[in-house]
Amino acid sequence: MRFFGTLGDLNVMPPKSGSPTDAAERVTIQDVAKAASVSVSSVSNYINNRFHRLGTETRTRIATAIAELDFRPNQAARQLKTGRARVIALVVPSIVNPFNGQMVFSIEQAAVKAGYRVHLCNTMRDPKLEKEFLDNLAAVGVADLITIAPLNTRRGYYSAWSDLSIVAVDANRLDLKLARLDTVNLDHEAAIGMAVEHLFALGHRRIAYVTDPLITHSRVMRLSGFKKAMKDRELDDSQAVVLERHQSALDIADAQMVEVGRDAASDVAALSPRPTAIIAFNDMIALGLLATFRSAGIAVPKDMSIIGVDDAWISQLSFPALTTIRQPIEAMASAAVERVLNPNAAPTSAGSDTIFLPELVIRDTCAKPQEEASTRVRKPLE
Amino acid sequence: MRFFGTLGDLNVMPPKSGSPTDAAERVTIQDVAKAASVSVSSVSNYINNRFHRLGTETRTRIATAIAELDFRPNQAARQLKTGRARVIALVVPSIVNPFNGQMVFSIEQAAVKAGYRVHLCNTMRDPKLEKEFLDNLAAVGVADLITIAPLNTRRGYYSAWSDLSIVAVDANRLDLKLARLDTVNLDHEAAIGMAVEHLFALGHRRIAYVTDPLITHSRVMRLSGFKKAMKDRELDDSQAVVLERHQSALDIADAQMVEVGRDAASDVAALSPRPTAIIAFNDMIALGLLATFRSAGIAVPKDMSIIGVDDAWISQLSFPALTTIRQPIEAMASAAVERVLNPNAAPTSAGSDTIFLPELVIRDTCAKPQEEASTRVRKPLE
DNA sequence: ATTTATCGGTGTATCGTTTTACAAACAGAT
DNA sequence: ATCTGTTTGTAAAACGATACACCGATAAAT
Repeated sequence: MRFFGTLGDLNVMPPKSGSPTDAAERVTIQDVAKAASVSVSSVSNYINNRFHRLGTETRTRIATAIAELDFRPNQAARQLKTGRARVIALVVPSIVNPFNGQMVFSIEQAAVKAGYRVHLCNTMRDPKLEKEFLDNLAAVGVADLITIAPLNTRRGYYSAWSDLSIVAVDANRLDLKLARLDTVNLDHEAAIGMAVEHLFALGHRRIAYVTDPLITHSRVMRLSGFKKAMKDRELDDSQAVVLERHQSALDIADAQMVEVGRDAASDVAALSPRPTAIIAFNDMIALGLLATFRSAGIAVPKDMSIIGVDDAWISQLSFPALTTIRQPIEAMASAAVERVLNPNAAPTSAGSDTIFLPELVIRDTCAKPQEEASTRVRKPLE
Repeated sequence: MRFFGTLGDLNVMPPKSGSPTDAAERVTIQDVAKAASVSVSSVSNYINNRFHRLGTETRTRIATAIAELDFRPNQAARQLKTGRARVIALVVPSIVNPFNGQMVFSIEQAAVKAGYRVHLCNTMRDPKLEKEFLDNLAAVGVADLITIAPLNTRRGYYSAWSDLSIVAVDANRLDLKLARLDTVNLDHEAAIGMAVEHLFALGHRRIAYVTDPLITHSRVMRLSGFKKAMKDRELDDSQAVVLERHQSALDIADAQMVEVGRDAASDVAALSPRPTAIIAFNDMIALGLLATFRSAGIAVPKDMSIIGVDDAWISQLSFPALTTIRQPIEAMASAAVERVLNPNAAPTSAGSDTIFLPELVIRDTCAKPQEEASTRVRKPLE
């Protein structure tokens, strides 16, 4: 199995004697005050941007002293005193899911821009892991939480941490039953509406929809978006397949996607009449379906059109490249950070909902449906 | 300017009126001491596991008091006092790269098991971002750093933070020129050796190798592994293609992979004689090549075999599913955490190297080469 | 001429722990 | 009885910043 290549000599060194040039001699606010011949209070005011309390003279003196000594305020001390840490806690089922990965990445970038750091927790939707993490937050002085795709069944769950400023991405404010909550969402119904419209315009009339179990806001809304969009066009909306298998596997890493794709494909194949196109809840499922159809000899998009949602970056990598509905991830990430850091800016005390519009990205997995014998009367394309 | 981002002082809001049901009334070590009728020192000894200084009587009293009050020691305070935070800093080019994503995920899991939290920094290989992050570490009391795939050109770079305990994943200890460093690596040469052997056993003799620019330990070693393995079999090792384009794009997210794949494919097509198989530096490149070949009408594996390295989870998702060489990510992650937390355990004062063996994962992108007119004398398969 | 406000600035208690120095209690050894 | 050592415990001084209370000037208002 494995081995430790140790570079030979195994001299067991004594545990690091005294301290040669040891401590980097942390420079404190006191040192700065001394160097600038001002009080520590003034230095404190300076590093907290309370410039209106400083004369220009002292201000520059402090500035140069800080620069010369390369002073950095000790965050632990500030935090102990103020009770707040410049840290955003980030709770996510798993960053291995590429959409979550991109979202976490963008949130981290936005947080850094705001002078914050990010504490990451992959919960795998395990309540114990999540609870432990959240419980620790107060102990380390973190007051800001962003949670991605929380279970919509956890009503009131987060109330236990009521002193947190919480933003939920992909969640319904009412589901979580919090006194105060800000949410950031895609307009999920519109997203699926765009997918339906795209397929409809191509001539498809029998359209299936494949989704993971409805444990998440987006999953619920996209399904309802599908039904609405189909009804609007007087099409049969009954071909919606909810995958009940592989729940946990899906949630964790979307890594079992081959099996999921296989299941989904067989479920779709069982539909009658057979659909000419499939809308997948997200790109991962779409990719799973795509791989499975292709290995079963069903040509995409000739025999079957497929469209996903997310525009995760891997979608470009499939062959044929996946047509999909894009979420504006960076914008959503910035909004989440902005919201969690400025809760006061919300219009009502119950919080706010920020909704983003999706965008159709046409690649190569959707085409006109095959001509085929059909008893149906084709409606003319609009 | 730098470390104190102020987030635009828009929230001039009055400092939160009184305190209605406000503070959750943090319970402190003093409260516990009072409740247990002991001194705070004893409580401190208790929560730091110094049981030899406690009588059994006091010990249980403290235990029940802690449990009843639900006491959690304030981390900011301990950190201020001790100078250490139970946090591991994690520096990674970008978690959007799926291999990095899985590695970060596994490291976070291992860190939590060890009672540590993880501070994430996506550097995008931007020295400014990375420096800022590392500079802040001391300010927040973080002493443990894991860095993934640092540039091998940054000799001595990390010396500026000599008080950190550093572990580098995918790095050469000598490259970094640190007085002390622990590394965790795959046996990269062996990995490519396995790939060559697999293709060789299938009958391939003209094998190309495609890699990103050689700015990383793994990239250097895999290329050298390719040359060695080819020479060992008396094969032509000159068909190694180093992609010099798209450096930054690659490094950040591997998202421009389609273009990279296109470039790589045309470079490979220009090779003469044309190879019958390609080894890719990693799965991302392999997937890019695969998609490009397929859309160009070149059948994989019939006309061209492809093999990658990593076994990133998406590799199962391609069609045909990608044959690859697996890195034991979880084991490597655990080793990195273990090493960074126990630096003393290293055999020498210069640090240690932990090397893991890869594993061949056979899927569907490699086959016997096509029969074709050839002036070469075929060596018989062994 | 007196009051009042604003500006620019300082001293110091305080946040919740850890840690050092020290003390009481009791054991056994002389 | 005294000496020594161990066990179990305590009191109090840090750690490095923040924020409150205060203070002397100068300016504005009455």
